[in-house]
Amino acid sequence: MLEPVTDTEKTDATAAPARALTPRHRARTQTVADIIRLGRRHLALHGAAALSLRAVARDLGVVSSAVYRYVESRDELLTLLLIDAFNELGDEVDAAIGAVPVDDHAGRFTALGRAVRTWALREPASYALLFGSPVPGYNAPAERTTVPGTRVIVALIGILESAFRAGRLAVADAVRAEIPTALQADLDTIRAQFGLTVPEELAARGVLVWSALFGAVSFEAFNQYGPDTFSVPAELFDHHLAVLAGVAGLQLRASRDDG
Amino acid sequence: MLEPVTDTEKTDATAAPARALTPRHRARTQTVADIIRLGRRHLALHGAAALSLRAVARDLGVVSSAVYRYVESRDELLTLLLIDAFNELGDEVDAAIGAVPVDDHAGRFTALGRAVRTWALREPASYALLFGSPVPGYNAPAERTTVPGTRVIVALIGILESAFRAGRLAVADAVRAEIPTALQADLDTIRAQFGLTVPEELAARGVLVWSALFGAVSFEAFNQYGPDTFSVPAELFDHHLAVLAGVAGLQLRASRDDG
DNA sequence: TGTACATCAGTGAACGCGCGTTCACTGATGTAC
DNA sequence: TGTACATCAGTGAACGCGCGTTCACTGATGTAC
Repeated sequence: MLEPVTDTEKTDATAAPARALTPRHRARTQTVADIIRLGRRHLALHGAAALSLRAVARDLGVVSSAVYRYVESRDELLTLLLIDAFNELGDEVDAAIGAVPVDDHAGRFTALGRAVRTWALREPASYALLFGSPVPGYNAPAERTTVPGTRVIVALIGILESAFRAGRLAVADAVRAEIPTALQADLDTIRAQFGLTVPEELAARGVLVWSALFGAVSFEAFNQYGPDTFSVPAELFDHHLAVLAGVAGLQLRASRDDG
Repeated sequence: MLEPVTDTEKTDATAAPARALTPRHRARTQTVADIIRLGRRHLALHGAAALSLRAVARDLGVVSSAVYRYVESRDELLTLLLIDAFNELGDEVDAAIGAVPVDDHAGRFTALGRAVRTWALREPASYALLFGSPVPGYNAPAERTTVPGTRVIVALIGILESAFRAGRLAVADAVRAEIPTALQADLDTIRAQFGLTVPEELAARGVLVWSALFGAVSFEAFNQYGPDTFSVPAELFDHHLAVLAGVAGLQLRASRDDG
């Protein structure tokens, strides 16, 4: 499925042949993995706009045209890197959430946020590819990137929805904001799409918390704070997460046990 | 001050000679302005990483080497564009704030947020240069970009501080979060630096609101929401702003008039 | 188990392209006397 | 007001570089009989 697609090939993930894999096939799989790995390294060193098939070929120890056996074009390589990065982030977020009890919704939210930040700071170039400036002239193919690209928000929605169903998600009336009609309709569409029972106000706040989380991570990953402003950025981030949990409507578990 | 700097030149903004400007001097000023304008156009069409002196020279109708009369290098051009964009954003934010009465702190906050969003959506490439992925291999010279680069946060701090002094900035005790020691020290440094009287908790929330605001704008400017998810994105954004005003501790003016 | 053919990985040369930057130069503009 | 010299804008050629992509090819691996 990672080869240049021809008419006679199946393109879905189930296309792997039933018979045992040949050495050649295994070598191909390995080479594709190497290309992605080297591509990510190149990304980290020179940025997405400078990502070059020739450079990857050099690192791979192969003539530049050979890479076309594995990757249709430069854009195809970008797509592979995009999907790979989305999935790595998604895996780490899922693992972090999974390590916290299901009923500790605030804890799961914190785990999600920290996992995003940790990954972003470890892989700033990949993070920039996913959440930074769009790469000029490149359009991600939605049919391949949408599922991996929505894993974090889907996980966040899952946490909030299950907190709501457990009666542990609520907004103080005093701070409730108006929701105009068009937004209301959009939120209803989303709620139907995901089978959500959270009311619109909470859904809207979920979107805010989502974008605010990535705003905080982006500011740190993209060096928007000066170099010396925050000596322990993790403390700032954790504070933000705590406030954002409240914004989302999550009731903290450790400090109070009513509810 | 925009020429390649030589040993004998002054480099500060006050270096303009007292005598009347010669036609040649006026032409030079005009050409520098044209270079910045064309550079921004190139930025919008092809992105920062692809910004090219040769392309600017072509648009200017001049041979590529001629541009070196005005700009020391490609990085210097990037710096000029960065400063120009920061100042345009800063001007528009200041104008938007200035159109709202000084004592309407929440209104000023909303005006600031909307101005940032409006500018970002109108100038997505410049926005990406300022707040998106770092340009690989380029380091902005802090001594020239810090002042224009901090205008928005300085404006935001001004609004929050004056709201606090007017007794209209407060956080409900129920949602107060802990502030660990290192963060506390950092916030105290900032407070001293800007002569702020707002307590640490509110200062920390100011930072959160700042990054959340840009997170919301970035999600929209960088197309993180799907193309059809929100039919009237401005409604979503305004809702976010309203919630964020509450997060910052601002009391709304329209709905309630208690002190 | 052996042979004939098909598939595939990788080579090396070539295409046309754009880039940043330097350099010696010409001719116009500005300045000092 | 006029002349001599200095400054400056812009030219055109050249440097060495990297890029994506195509193409005909060689030799190794896999498959059908």
